[in-house]
Amino acid sequence: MSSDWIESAEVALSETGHRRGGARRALLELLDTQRCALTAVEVEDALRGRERRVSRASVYRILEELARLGLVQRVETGQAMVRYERAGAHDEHHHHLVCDACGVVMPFSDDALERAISSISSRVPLTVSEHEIVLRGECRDCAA
Amino acid sequence: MSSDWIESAEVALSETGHRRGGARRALLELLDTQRCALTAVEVEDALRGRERRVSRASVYRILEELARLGLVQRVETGQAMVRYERAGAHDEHHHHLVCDACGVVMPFSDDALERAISSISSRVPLTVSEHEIVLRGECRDCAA
DNA sequence: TTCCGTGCAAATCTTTTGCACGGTC
DNA sequence: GACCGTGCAAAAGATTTGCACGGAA
Repeated sequence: MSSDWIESAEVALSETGHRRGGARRALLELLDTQRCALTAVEVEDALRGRERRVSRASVYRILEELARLGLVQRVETGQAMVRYERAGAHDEHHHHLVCDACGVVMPFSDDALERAISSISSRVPLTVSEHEIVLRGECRDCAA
Repeated sequence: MSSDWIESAEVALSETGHRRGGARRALLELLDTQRCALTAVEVEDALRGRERRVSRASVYRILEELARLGLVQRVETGQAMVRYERAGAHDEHHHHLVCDACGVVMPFSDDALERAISSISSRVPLTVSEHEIVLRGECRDCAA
């Protein structure tokens, strides 16, 4: 059983001339279950234990291609590694909180923030296709 | 003649037990003149031609220390390299527009956006110390 | 049969670290 | 004189690329 997201990803892939492949399918199934962004290494580790081993090179290649097609979103959390997460429906759109102390990454979303971004997007000298927001600080566990 | 920023940086450095050094001074003078964020390599290149050659290792070490002291801000523009810029007074606070096609980075600022961020910061399970916002898209030159 | 998707290993690029020297305090 | 700041070279870590094979179309 594949979710709507996996299905639409398969359609988008086939429409852009891609053949099917086991590694990419495994990535789609993994990403579909994740709440928040993973690094390439985390993806590799998760797949090793879970569904099917996938080489790191393929993880990077597949994530890059999915990002190019807009199926996953790159997230830069200032931790020296790029993270990737499923690009979901509008109601799943979110941004990230990062704890500088322990590195934990949490999602958040805010309508007023999105309205401000949307308003700005129409006024800058750039055709804005995406935006990324990261708040950094110390999480409750680390502050305790 | 050193600007207010350079002067306050020197004070902060001396208060935290640092001695003076030619490389760091050259970086401060360079960063003070920049409008927007530079990568370590751009800093190195700018210094090579301009004031004084500084080794790349020192560029990284100095930028990292200045960032730790809050004198410069790290900026992640999704271009595989971290950028750094002078952390200025409140009225200089800004964020970044990045063109995915040519890589150009431009600053922008918006009060409504800052208010939204500030409001969010008080409601999330994190003591927020900084935030970073990047809008990506295609700049006018590339769209033309 | 053709060509893409994938694994493996090597390469590349950014950033960090070890060590020695010279300058600051 | 003690110790930090810096350059140089090597190391480390993340990501990309070259190449060959096996599977999808």
